[in-house]
This record gives sequence, C-alpha cells and structure tokens, in this order.
Amino acid sequence: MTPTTPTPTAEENWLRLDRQICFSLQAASRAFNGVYRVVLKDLGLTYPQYLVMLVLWEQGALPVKKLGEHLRLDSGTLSPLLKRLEAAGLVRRERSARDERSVEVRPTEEGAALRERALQVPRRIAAATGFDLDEIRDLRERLDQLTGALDSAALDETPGCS
Amino acid sequence: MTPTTPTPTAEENWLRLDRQICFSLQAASRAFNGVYRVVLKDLGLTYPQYLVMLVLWEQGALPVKKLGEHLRLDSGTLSPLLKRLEAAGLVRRERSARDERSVEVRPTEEGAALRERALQVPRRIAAATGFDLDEIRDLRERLDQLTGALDSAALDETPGCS
DNA sequence: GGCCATTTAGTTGTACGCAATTGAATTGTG
DNA sequence: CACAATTCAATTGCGTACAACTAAATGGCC
Repeated sequence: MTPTTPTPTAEENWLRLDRQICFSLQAASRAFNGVYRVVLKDLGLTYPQYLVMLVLWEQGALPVKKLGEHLRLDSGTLSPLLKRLEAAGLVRRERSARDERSVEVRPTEEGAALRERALQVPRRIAAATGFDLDEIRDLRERLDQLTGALDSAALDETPGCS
Repeated sequence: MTPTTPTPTAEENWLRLDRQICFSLQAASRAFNGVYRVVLKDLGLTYPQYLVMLVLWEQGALPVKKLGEHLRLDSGTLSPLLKRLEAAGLVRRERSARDERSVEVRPTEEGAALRERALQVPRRIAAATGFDLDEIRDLRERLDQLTGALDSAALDETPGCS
C-alpha cells in the first residue's frame, strides 16, 4: 500500500497526534477559555480572575497561600493577577495582623456585588458544552481522577526527590 | 444547619468551584504538563514544542499555517516557538519557492533523530495516568466532542459576527 | 535573648496563548 | 496591466503558568 511507510510499530502509533489525550485535554481547555472570554467580557474578568473571584465569593477572605492551594496556583501567578483585581477595585489586599508574612485577600463591596452578575455565567457555559448535567459530572469525576493519578506519578518521577 | 448561609439557590450552587468542569479540565491539563515537563526534560523540549515535533514527525514538512491548524495555534504562538526549535537545531524554516508568503518548517537530521528517543514518551505518560487504553480512548472522544460543541457555541456567541 | 530552619509573598526570567496590527506576496477582477 | 481584497508570517502587547530566587516574618531551640 504505502511502501514509503513500513508497517508502523505499536510504539510508533502512539506518537500520532490524534492519539494524545493530553492534546484533546488542552484543546478542550482552550475551547472553554474561548467561551469564557466571550461570556466574561461583560464582567471585565479573565477566566483565571473569575476563578479567583469564585473562591473569594465562597470563602469571603483568605490568604494568598490558601487561595493558591484551592486553585493550584503559586504566588508567581497570583501576585500580579491579584494586583490587577485590586486595581480594578474588586479585591483588597492587606497584611494579616496575626502573621505579618501573610496577605489577606477579600472582595470589596464592588467585588461582592459582581457575584450577582456572575450567577448567569455557569448556565451559559453549560449550555455551550451541549452536555447534560450527568455527563458533565461524570466527565468531571474522570478528570479529577486523572489529575490525582498524574500528580502522584509526578512525585514518583521527579528526579530531585533523593 | 448553617443559619448564616440561607438555602442557596440552584443558581448559586453552580458557582461553586468544585462544580466547574472547566477547572477540572484545566487542572488535568496542567497536571499533564507537569508530567511531560519531567519526561521531556531529557529531550530538551517543552510540551508545546513536543506537540510541534509530533506533527513534523508525522508530516515531514509543512507550512506554519498548516502546523497551526493541526495544533490550533496561531502565528503569534508558533513564530517564537519555531525560532527556539530552530535555535536548538531541531527544525529548519525556509520560505516556500512557490509562495513567498509561506514558510516551510521541516525537521533537521537532528530533529528527525530525536524521534527515536521520543518513542518511549507516550508509554511513560500513559502509565502515569493510571488509565487503561479503552478508558483513555473513551475520555479522548468525549473531550473532542466537548471541544467541538464549545467551538460552535463560541461562533454563535461571538459579539462581532454581525 | 540569640540563632536557625521554615513559612510566606513578591520578583525575575522564560515560555506559552491569543487579539490586534503590520507588511509582503498573491489572487481576483475589470 | 492596474488595483482592491485576501492570505500568510511576523510582531507587539497583555495575561497567565511556573521555576528559581529574594526578603521579611515566624517559631522552635538552646
């Protein structure tokens, strides 16, 4: 059939782009990002900023460290992001009195008020997926399971764990 | 139970971080990224660079435009990435003779040789997921379906489509 | 109290991802 | 041939991600 392509080994088949689940994953993640970009434009938020506000709406106020644990982000990402949210008047940052190392982040009045307008966001996003609630839940559970497996595998693989 | 929290409306429940499939998706994507970072360090590639090389190993050579279509990336992302791959000696970029606007990207000898060492990557990644082949395929199909739905929804939602 | 390991944010540097713009090359149309 | 519209890569600007580093603050230990 294709003399230039000798029968590919099983290993070579695995290198095909359309076999890479990580690629499908990233494509889906970016597709979500695109929809969020449109939906969140009204609120003046990027998608990561929206995630930060979600946590703050749930928790009221919490230190940068805790915020990073919830979102799996480190201070290198959060520090500039939070500065932009502060510049936009949506959050306030203040050193904790108990522990001067820690910085408490809390929504301002304006930031809290934004929640009202955000209530419609999940419905619009869910509609865009074309999935019903059970499918979404099922997919989410698989993904979380996948993340858990990858995280523990990363610990094993990490070279510098002497 | 919790008098400070009046019964949340259905809509408010949807704002909970742990309900956001996009978050699970992004977390999984970044977890993959972390595993790839470890596995690809030997090859001197980042994960997006690895994806580019996957396409080039499959296709041999192709213009930036086609590369971007395969990977869903635009020139703003690819141009600097390809420059780094060229600086690393893995690809060559040359203006197409037929169409001077187009730039053909092709693996160098060294880039093609790298494929040998990459053959082991998918197996190591697959092992890290803890999923078997059927589960991976099933998840990949769902994700691709999701991406398709989100892409067409984005077209509908885009404000500037007069 | 003095000392040191740890914790916490912030900063710097590198690398995407994407919108918007630029500029060169090509194509379609008269 | 002339000219407008289109195509293509590159560039610019902004916003994440994340590793590595810095510096301030804390807590345990003697």
